[in-house]
Amino acid sequence: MRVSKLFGKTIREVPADADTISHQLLLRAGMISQLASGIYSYLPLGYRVLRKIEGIVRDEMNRAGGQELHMPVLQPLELWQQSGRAQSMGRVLFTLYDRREHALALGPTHEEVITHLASRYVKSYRDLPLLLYQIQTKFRDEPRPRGGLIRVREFAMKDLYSFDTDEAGLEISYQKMVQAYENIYRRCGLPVMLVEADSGAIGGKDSREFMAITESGEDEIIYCPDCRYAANMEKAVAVKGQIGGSEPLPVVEVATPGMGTIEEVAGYLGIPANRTLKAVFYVADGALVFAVIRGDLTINEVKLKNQLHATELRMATEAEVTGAGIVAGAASPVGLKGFRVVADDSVTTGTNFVAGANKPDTHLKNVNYPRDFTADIVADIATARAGDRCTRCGGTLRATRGIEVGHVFKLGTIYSAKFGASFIDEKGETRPTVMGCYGLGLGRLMAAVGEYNHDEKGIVWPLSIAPYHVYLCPLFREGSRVTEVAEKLYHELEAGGIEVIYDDREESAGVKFNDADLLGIPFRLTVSPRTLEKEGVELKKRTEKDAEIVKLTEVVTRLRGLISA
RNA sequence: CGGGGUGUGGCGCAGUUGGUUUAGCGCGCAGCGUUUGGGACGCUGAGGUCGGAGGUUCAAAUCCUCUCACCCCGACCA
Repeated sequence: MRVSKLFGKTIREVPADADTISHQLLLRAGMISQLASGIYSYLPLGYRVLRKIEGIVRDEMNRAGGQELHMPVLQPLELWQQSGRAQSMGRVLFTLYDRREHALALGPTHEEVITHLASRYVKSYRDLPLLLYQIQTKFRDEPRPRGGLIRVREFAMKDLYSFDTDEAGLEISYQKMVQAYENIYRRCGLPVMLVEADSGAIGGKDSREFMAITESGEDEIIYCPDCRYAANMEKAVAVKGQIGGSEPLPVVEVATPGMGTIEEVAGYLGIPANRTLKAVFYVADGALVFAVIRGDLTINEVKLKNQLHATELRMATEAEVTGAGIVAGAASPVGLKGFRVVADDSVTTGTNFVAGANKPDTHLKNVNYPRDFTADIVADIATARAGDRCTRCGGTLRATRGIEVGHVFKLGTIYSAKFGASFIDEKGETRPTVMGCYGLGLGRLMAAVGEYNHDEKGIVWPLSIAPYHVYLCPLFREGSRVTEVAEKLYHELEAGGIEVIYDDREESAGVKFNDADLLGIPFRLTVSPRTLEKEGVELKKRTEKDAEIVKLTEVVTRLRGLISA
């Protein structure tokens, strides 16, 4: 490819709208172009990177035994109503109407379609196990697209679905996918952390995410450096400890004038926050819910939502709280009636807490569970924090941020049961297939590589996914043989199977070098009068500062060696 | 959806406080010439409904109202 003919231009200045590194660099390199919020074009260079990633993904899926197919983007909305996700996905689902006023959805994922498909063709245990996948465009009307390619509304995703006869089979398929994913990230030069993830209210047993660790990541991860426990913040657990071992004392009312928050009450009474109980109000699917947790902890809304099996959860408004007869600032689980109470298990592992009295400026001392109050649900609904103890080994947990670049998920029979995807086993019994699903966003992976692998000059693409292997850079000089030699070399390199981008522009050295760096091409070849004195070209790696002179006659062989290594 | 911010040639910005003359600057783009090892220089030139609609006024990029788009922070996901 000649730079003079390449569609897309590099730009010097950072576009004002981009503040994520990968976004800035991809834009500057002329690899992507935004059309609307969360909707991008891939220009030729960017598309080459995307397709190389796609190639690696396809290769690993095939190696793992996957069969590639292609499902429709356009899907009857009924299918989504049948699974119940028309509701639970909410407005993320793009919907439209055909000329007969028939509702259709643009596929955000394909569990419904694939299960429907499997129900037609899988009939016997002899048809299983089965790994089916596709690489295809998904549509999700995200509430907030962000970070360039990191979170978009239209994107290429590889989604694989596994079908097995039983849990043991699913485990094998699942492990195959975990292994395949690890291969993919390694081949793309991206280190990842496999973390436990929330599987949502819909169920499913085991859900893990592959996280690329970077500051610009959207997710917070809690991990233990000692035992390698790692989990998404929304799922992470930590030791809460036993508070107070004393015998329960009788409840006493105390005046707490003007004290509303936990800090104020604890400070006023001269006790630590972990000797108090905190009450928080939520509205879950329209119903008021009362959540209680030890004062020093905070509620994890994802955990709470799962405990309630709610599809929508939000904090209650002040009006809703007072309307229910609750005194804000002195809310109490004691004597509470009329709504569901969810208590964090921390309230059961302590005695003589201070809680609200549900009277203005008044709190209760020596509140004990279950003597003074009970809950409909007692479970872990607390947020784990860095510095907490690990529940597995007692080590100290740490926090970091990451980009979710893949998700593997044991679905079980949720979909197969709903869509009648069953088979007849060896004994002649009909059973639903046991499913798993495995998603990987291609553009997101591309962005994550950029976040991880760049310097002040540009993204440093690993050879495996770089748009071209070699940047051929003649330094123009009238009357010299630079151009002649470069043209010849260009053809020789191409003939030798090397992907080369040839900067045939009459630009100054600085411009060309900076563009070579910005595009992140792994090898740069410079041809100039200086190198021709030695009948050679200069070879420089993008990752290294120093260069070497290679004889003209040896360049192609040398590069082939480097590229196949 | 809540909170914050920005819309002025392809890109980055100034001009808006305090109304009015041909709306500027840098980069990029086109032409000519001089240059050529880390973003060269000179001259010439093209390119703008000032996001949109309505209003106030002798006069609006600038003031008022409405609206749209995009970005960032939060609740969701590959």
